[in-house]
Amino acid sequence: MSETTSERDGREVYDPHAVQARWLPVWDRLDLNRAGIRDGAEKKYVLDMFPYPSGDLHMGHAEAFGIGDVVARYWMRRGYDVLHPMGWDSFGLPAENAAIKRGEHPATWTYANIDVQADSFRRYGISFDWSTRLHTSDPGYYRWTQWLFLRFMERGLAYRKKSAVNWCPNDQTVLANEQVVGGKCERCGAEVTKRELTQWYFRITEYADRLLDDMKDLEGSWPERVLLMQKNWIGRSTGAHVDFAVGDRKVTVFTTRPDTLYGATFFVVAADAPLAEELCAPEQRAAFEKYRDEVRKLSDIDRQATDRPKTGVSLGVVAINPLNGEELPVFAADYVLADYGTGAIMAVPAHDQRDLDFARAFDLPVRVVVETGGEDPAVTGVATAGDGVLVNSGPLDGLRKTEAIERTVEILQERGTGEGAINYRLRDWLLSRQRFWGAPIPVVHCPVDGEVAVPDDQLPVRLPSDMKGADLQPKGQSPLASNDAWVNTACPKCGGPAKRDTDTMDTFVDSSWYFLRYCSPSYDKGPFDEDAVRQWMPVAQYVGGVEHAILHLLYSRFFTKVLHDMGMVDFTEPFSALLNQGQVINQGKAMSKSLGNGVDLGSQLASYGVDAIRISIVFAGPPEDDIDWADVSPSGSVKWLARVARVAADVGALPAADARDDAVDRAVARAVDDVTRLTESHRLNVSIARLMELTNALRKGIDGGAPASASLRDGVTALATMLSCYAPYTAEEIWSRLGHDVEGGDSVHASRWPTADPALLVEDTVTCVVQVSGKVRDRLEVSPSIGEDSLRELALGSDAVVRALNGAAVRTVIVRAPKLVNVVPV
RNA sequence: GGGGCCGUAGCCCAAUGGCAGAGGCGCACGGUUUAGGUCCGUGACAGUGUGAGUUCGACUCUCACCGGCCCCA
Repeated sequence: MSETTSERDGREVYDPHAVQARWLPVWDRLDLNRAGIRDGAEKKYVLDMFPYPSGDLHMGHAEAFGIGDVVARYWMRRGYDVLHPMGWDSFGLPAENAAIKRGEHPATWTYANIDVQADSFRRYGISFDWSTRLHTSDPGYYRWTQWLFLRFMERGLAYRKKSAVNWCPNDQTVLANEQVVGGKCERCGAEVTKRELTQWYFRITEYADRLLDDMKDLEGSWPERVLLMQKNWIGRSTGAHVDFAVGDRKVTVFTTRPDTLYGATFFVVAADAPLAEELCAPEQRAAFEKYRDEVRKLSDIDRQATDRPKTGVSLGVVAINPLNGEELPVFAADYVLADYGTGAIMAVPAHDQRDLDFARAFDLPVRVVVETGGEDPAVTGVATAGDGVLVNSGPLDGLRKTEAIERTVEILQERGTGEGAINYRLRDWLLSRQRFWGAPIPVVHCPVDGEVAVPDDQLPVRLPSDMKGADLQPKGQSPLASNDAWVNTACPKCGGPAKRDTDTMDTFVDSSWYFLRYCSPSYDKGPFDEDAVRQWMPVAQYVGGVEHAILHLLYSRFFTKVLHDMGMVDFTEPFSALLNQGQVINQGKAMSKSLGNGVDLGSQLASYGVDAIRISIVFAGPPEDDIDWADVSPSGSVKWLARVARVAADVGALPAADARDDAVDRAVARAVDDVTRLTESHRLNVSIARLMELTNALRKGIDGGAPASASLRDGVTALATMLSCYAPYTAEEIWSRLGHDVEGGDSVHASRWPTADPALLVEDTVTCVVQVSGKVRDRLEVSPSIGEDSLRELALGSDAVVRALNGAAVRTVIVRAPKLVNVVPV
């Protein structure tokens, strides 16, 4: 009796755990997933978004990496030299919080979790090239993160400025715009407030146009919704800058509707913008400050809620409309945001809903300047934003919207009071964090020389190893600030006493270039070996969750473009194709502790085995769709894999012979042809269905009369190789049952993808459907090569058709040889 | 409010504009069996959310509505 089966009632039973125990050590020894060892083979880089080391793997990892593994293994089987690397995004807040709780250094928790995950990935049978393993928290990695920061600084792409920033009161750190979701901290869910702070930024806005325009290269190979989300995030809008005079000051606003300038009846400044304070008349100061303090308590989400009544306060000054010299009262209000555009707007209540709401609340005039055919906004309370003909607008009267916009810009330019302009929703990337567990910003602040970059040969600026537990407690500034020994240093320029920058970088900086490091993970002359990168990059297939649609993917694209401009890489987009897998949910909802609907991966694997879980995930539906675990039946997968094992065992036991069976050969060829196409196009659920069909066909071949062993052996061989991408253990098991010496290196994971004989894909006869008026009336068995004319004759001669026509004359006959004829009576 | 995606048997899902069903779960039945379990096999169940339109022909394309999800406000 084989060690992988047990006898029960005289029948073999498939034991997934025994199969795993048998092959895992053999694979460890054979080390089959190394990249760069197939001479002359075309290269393909398959990348999974690297994980954060939070505890052990969960269902989400099982899905994402399971899908990525199918893709990687498929290309390996197809003979490509595949790079399928692995590492950890190991800086970040949870490690720090755990360290505070446990009185440890964050590295302790981090690296312990990484080891647990690494072993789980290994047992989960993912085809990683483990020699690529990297951790962004290793000094050997963050040295180069710091190095890249300094290059950005040299190019003016990293800079420091003071402004109102997003502040998470819970995590005690600033956040990038991208990390504020619906007014809340993306990580902890706390309501984000604003703080005035001096922080480091990456000048991503300088790349806004290229990030937008280069998306055309990604169309078709990235999910459309991701491209759309990035497009919306960058938010390019064209319009004009218009200069208003307020007292002796010039205040510029951005508007997408310069054509409505004559409709401006008041002027609004964001209450929390420094500009509001500067413009405020002395007699209004008390009222303004009271209002501003109220506004500062509000979150952005409250401020932008559309159903909220509009509030504001007069600043006691007027702004002069540059076009008609009209005096517009200036208000401070909270519905204008300080960091969008210039923080000030011209308000055109007739044609902008928010302005109209404000005008009605404050009893301000509403002047229609575009006749859209809609009802009077002053009466209906509904602003008319559409196209129309300009009225009440002096020289613009009679023009349509587009012409009026052009003309207004011309007039403004002639007078020197404005110009055409493009505005972006995208803000510069705020990268400083007041936290410990991240790459220190490699800058020294010197009383003499100011901001001084740490010289390359002094990198990395290492994190101190002696800080733990309470030392890391958030205090509103980086924990590093309290470590005098670390902070105090010599200025690299003058040698005098100086202090290190105590902030660390956003962990998204670490993950914006890791895919490059994978090409040469231990390279020590730069962040990556440019030759290695030239060989592997760009990534042929990237696999990961849609939650990174904006953050990580936009940042990585930005980094790649900067590196391209630095001459370090010869491409401008890092990821040629992107696959967003769905989420694993349970009972219609995301798994969560509070709902108590979590599904533990470990216990699923213990109950059903690795392969059954992998199959269940892939078979549940299209990879992009969410999987509701309540709809999944892992025991069904076990049943199928056991059936596969039995089929293979039965075929392996057949006496060697040359007998062939045409039906089996055709079924195998069809399966190979379909599964190849389906796997390649990521239709993985349908691939599994075809493999199940093939299993059924092989079963039939075994049970029906005299089994044709040659055909069946070929079928099981093809099945094993195709299955190796999906269920690596079971595939190896049946491969071995066919007599392959796996221990000696003849593993299914070194086998080549089967090819289908085209002759076997052509059927002898096909069923031709004959319709009358679109209704099926007859079926004809015809040759696949039948001509249109003879098929028409055949169909018209059919008794069933004659009966259906019932003497009616024929108007047309649609012939789609060889599968369909549609007879249309008059 | 704007933009996008999705509604197919009891359930999950298939179907280059051409026979609504590939595969699985569940169910029923038959065979195997000491067994209602395993295994082998057979079968039933929907006319594609609703209503129009285009077409010889619509699950597929267009429009509206209903329901669900996502992004931006």
